[in-house]
Amino acid sequence: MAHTMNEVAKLAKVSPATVSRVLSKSPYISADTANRVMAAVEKLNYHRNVHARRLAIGKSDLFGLVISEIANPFFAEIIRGFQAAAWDRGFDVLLLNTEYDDKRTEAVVQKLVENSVRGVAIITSSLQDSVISTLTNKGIGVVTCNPVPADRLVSTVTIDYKRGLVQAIEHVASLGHRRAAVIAGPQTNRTASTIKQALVEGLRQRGLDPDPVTHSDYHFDAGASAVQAILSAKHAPTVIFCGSDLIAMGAIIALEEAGIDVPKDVSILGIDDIPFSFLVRPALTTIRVPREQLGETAFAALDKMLKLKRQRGAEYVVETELVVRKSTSPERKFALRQKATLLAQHDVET
Amino acid sequence: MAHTMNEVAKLAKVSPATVSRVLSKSPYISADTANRVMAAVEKLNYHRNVHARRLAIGKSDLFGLVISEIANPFFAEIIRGFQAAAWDRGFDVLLLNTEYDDKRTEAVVQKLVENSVRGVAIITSSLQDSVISTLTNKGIGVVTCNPVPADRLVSTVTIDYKRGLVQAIEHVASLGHRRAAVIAGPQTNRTASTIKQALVEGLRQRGLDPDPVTHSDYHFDAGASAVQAILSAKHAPTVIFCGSDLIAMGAIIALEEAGIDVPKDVSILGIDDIPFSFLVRPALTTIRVPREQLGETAFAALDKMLKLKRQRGAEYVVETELVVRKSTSPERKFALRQKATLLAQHDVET
DNA sequence: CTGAAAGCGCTTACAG
DNA sequence: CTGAAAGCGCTTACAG
Repeated sequence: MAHTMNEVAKLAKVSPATVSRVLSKSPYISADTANRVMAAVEKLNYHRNVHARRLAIGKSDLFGLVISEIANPFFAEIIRGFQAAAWDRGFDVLLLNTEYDDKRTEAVVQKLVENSVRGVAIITSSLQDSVISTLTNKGIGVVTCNPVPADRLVSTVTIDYKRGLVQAIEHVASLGHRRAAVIAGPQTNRTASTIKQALVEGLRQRGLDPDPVTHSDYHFDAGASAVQAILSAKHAPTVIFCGSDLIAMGAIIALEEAGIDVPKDVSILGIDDIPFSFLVRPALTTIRVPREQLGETAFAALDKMLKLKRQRGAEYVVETELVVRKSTSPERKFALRQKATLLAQHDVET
Repeated sequence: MAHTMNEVAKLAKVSPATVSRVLSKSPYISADTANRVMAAVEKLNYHRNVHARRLAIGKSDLFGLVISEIANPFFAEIIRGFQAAAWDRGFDVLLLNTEYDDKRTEAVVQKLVENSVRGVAIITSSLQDSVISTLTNKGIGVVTCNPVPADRLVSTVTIDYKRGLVQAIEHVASLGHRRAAVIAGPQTNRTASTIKQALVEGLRQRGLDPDPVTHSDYHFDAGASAVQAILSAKHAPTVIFCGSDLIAMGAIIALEEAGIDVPKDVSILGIDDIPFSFLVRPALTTIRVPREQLGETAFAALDKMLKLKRQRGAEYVVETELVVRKSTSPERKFALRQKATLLAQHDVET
């Protein structure tokens, strides 16, 4: 169906080798020949077959990106950053998601190898660390967000939550809060544990020993039910640190439905700064994870490592940051409301 | 670096052809041979090179999916549905996003052809209808969400907004609203225009002639600023239909900041039911677009069409539906609040 | 600056 | 049930 290089060659009256050279922008091609070839290419609307190309080249122009859930907004900007960086350098991205399914996870590794990707960024802990050596043994570069030591063909890019957490604790302490609680992410999750520890320690050092410290999964409902435990505690906290924005939103809504005023009675902090979290009301103060930058850094790490003679990996870190958001104050709202009501009445009368 | 079929053949003491047959699950292979081959495959941890495979087969096992923005949550579930359907049938997905950039859009078409995808779903209007023939001329099946006539190798899957809009209008009318306004999506957008027209007509028929009818782009800020125009109108509306959930959220927040009580003073309706829209407070009533289903349907349409002898396309429609969400009533909130306050005081005293 | 030829790693009629 | 051989559409030393 589609045209081949041979047809282009015939039309341009050159050899296929020459067509290939023109298309690959090789130097040492006379302008005249190049023009003839390009004319033929355009006339036939010819496109090279990448499969043949990749086979001949011996390696592909593909990089893999492995995430867990495609529909999780946490990953959207990571994909975007990674992909943009790859495209910029003329590479394509093979996006693979495990959906936390074992069969799929296996298939993901297979696809990475089959497609002879040059490198892969693994931004999920649903791939065991053991697959790393499976990949590097085949010469595939790996960058992972898991805390493994850098090695030949292995780099890491991790998220440093400390900075954002410290800022958050300072912020809360300076606001005069005295009683804190924590709703951490799932107990089985490495990142969630790290964050929980850092939070508990940090708060303690500031004299804000958190209580209770509960767990939940990363989802909305869990945030809501964790709030129940907190509400029934002896001393109600005035601030609740949540392990993710979704947990925080669940908590906010559960609190409001219980008649607790957020942030007047209790303040809520999230983590992630997920898309649209700025739309949440009452406003959600959160710790921003620079996801697009994470994606870009992951690609840059791969690209750089693969160009090294020894292909030695390196360790990269992206920093988090507190984002303080304030709702309009109730007083101001009330004043505005009066005015609006007057206006509305006026409307009706005219 | 990676092993080849030849090495496997040697190890298993068979010909490469036999290895290929075993791996492709061809019948007519003795169990004994198959076992020897599989043992060799496992021993070497061998994976076929897909590029060689695709070249030999003459077609790829790839389907394209073209969207505009990877970070737009509207697309996340579409991707998910499409991808799941493709994986189920053993196909891979090449995800391409235009990001509304002309150069990228051009590159997208090129990549589709280069990769000799079997078919492509175009779920964005940033690709001109003219590229459809470019693709079908190369034997690539196309399914688009644009309202083009079905043809050889061309199917459509469109979103029927009518049903959801009619339900929404009924709902609003039955609630006794008398004055409506509309903040439609961008004037240049085909879908937005269709929706606007349907809304205006539908409301008129119900005696709810909307006024004003304004435009905005699909983003949050636009929703907020559009509200200004509405607030300064002579007769304030009691219900505002928004062209998307994001517009609606912008409107809600702008209204609240202006001291207008949503939904007491004015009700807001969105469209899309984007992820997490159920978390918005005050609760957002919206029209659900079945995005995951849209993705699945798009793939199924391609798959079916390509299996037809004549490869004639068909037209598919997915239906929208009103989703009514209610905030906790202010009265109930107040009652709960009293109770919580009492509890809190009790805490402090103990 | 250009061409003839080998080779990339598979698949699949064709023959047996 | 299995093998030898041709071919998929490119690229790239090698030679000129």
